[in-house]
Amino acid sequence: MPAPTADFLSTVPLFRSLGQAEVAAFAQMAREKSYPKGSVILFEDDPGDSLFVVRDGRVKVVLVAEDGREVILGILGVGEHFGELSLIDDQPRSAHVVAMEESSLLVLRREDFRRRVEQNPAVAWALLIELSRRLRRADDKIGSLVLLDVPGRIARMILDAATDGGNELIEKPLTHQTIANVIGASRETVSRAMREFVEAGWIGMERRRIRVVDRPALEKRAQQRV
Amino acid sequence: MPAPTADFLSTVPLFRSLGQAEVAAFAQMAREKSYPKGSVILFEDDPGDSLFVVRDGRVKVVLVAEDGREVILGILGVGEHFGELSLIDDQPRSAHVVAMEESSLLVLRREDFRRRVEQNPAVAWALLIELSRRLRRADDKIGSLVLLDVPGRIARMILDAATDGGNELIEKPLTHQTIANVIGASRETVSRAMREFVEAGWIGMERRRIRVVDRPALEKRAQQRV
DNA sequence: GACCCTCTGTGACCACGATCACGCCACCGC
DNA sequence: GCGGTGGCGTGATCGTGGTCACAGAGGGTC
Repeated sequence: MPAPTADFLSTVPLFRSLGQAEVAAFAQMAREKSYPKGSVILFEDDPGDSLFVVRDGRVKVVLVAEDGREVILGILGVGEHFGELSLIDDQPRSAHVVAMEESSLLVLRREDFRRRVEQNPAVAWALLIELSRRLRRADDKIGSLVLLDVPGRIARMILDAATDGGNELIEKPLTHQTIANVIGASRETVSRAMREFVEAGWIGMERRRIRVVDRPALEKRAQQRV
Repeated sequence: MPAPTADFLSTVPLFRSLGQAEVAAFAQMAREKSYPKGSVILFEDDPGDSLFVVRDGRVKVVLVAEDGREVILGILGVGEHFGELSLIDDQPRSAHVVAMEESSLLVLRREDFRRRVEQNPAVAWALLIELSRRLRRADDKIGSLVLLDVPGRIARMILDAATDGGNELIEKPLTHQTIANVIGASRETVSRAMREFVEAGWIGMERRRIRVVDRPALEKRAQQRV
């Protein structure tokens, strides 16, 4: 019977393609750490030498301006990971990461990780696929920011989050402020736009969770772009 | 004496870490193709099965909206490459690529490329580093779009382009329209903002090329962000 | 030289969305 | 019960920057 950490790791896409023994080796190297809600897990510009896997909770990757405004580059849930960029290119961390809830993370140190990657090309390939996915998303986001108005960006974000889970209900609650920081808008504008969506019957709200009701309408609204 | 194509490839970062023989193998597989100015090299959503290396000229990677507005995700010059995402994850192309000048490209087909990558982890590692670099840039761009005003984004873009070459003069000419499409603004606004920069003595224009005169001033202007 | 085509400068106008300033509700702990 | 806190709804105002509409400048070709 494998250790629970190994069990968990084998459900993570990055490690899924690996054999039992290999996963066990990673599990052995990992240390678990927990972070209270709101705590900063890592700071932009710090040198970085570890990779984190979210075991429990939720974290946000953010850029912060001098005046305090912030952009959320990503929200990562259970099974997602961050920090691999610094492991790969030895550059400082590119953003802050903050716990949105009480969270528990698995930490892998650079040398351990690199050694294993070099021995096992399957991990390198999985990493390439993961980075490709992120790059596509990032480019997509750039496109949205430039080509879409705020309601369009919200529609797109909702569809995005809804297809992540495959379902019509977005399980994780999101505040308007959070949505605003993700799409680059103000809290008030998000508030107004979402009310319109609800009134139009495109979405429904159930205790801070969004339910997609009229997917085609949302898709149309999000498709200023070809 | 190696073939000219191999000579060229060994100057490209992606292949730089490889031995002579290995580079020669890649050179052998590559086919050269040329594209007139303005021609579309590949279309978004097409299935993709090749990697391109710019041998001569310049291309732009663009997203296009229904109404014709476009965002330039990147401008690639000699030695830069594109199209690897589709090779890695088998997904359709994520953007259009258009020749900005008469350009000549080396084309590598998926199967050839993959086979070599699997045999040679150095290429995989170089690819990881390259994708990391792009991801950092993309996130940076998202930050600029949300946190900076138009002049700030222009300042940042100028600094970016200037450090690419390491120099103070940006060798390649850029039209205001192009800059506008890169930073997500209108041609007119770019025109006005750049005039201000010139009048403030921060930059100089020499036949459509930008010279950085007062780098600290530009950096300050580009640093709404911490 | 005349013509064209692309790029740039500039004014006028207008709208999307940020900001400010509230009041309200829900939920929590005491 | 009561206060505190965090999130939400909504009006009013204002500014950045987009759009429209030109005129002018610079290079290319005949």
